[in-house]
Amino acid sequence: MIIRNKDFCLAHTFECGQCFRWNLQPDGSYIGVVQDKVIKIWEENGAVVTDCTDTGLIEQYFDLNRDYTPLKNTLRHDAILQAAIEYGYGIRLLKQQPWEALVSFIISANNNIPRIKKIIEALCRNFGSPLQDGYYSFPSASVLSKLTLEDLAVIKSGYRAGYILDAAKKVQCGDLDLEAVYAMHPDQARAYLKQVKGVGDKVADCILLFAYQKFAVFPKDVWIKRTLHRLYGLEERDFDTAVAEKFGALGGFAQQYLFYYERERS
DNA sequence: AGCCAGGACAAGT
DNA sequence: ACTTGTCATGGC
Repeated sequence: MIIRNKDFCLAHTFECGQCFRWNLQPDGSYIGVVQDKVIKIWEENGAVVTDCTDTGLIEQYFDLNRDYTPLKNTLRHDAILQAAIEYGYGIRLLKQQPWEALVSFIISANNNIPRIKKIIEALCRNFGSPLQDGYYSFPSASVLSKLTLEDLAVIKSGYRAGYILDAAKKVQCGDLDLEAVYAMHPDQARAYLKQVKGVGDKVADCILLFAYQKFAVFPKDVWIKRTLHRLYGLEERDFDTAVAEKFGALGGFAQQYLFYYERERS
């Protein structure tokens, strides 16, 4: 499958912190797991090419039916974002699986990206289903809900293990309906997700943006807080209103460009 | 060696 | 409602 899209850069999309299961290979390609498929993807002659034959899956996952050019042009009216967009051109917001995003961003709390990736990898290797070439699916809530803290010790997630089990049990028993979140408004959805232990505002917002495509949501982590203060001169109590005024419905895209810009620049 | 990590939580003002 | 200490582990 060949994807011709001028607003699609694999490195920027995979390295901007929204996902944790894509890895750069020695030949320059990326390999990752989406649902039950191991996918290889690379750039060739100015296009993106993948060995995945499920066109619908690729289009949905990489948000290929959205034109990023107009939204970038809108955000460019902000001079700071102009630079951030120029730097992070080709970022696309992936449409990830809610359950995987929930667990992944629980693990992300007070953690660093290399270790987040290792913990998730261990989680999949130990409790997921084997796919091809030694890759594993992301373990289901059903499987994880039957584990104990001792079982989960192998992934070395520290105090987050209890949070993972809480999420799995709530999904398994039906207290947490991840499908229902699609139809919720962001504020309602955020409160709903926060019933899971280990899910606060920031983790919830990442899930809403990276799985549910709630693009107005603007997750505020330590990096973004530094950016908003350093580049925009904002104080924390003014973040929400300022972000809504400046970026509006495109807050999530703005956040991702700014996050990548701030992180790679340091 | 020591600080920090895409924070959340509980306990304390 | 705002501040502070703590949490498990390891990357840098």
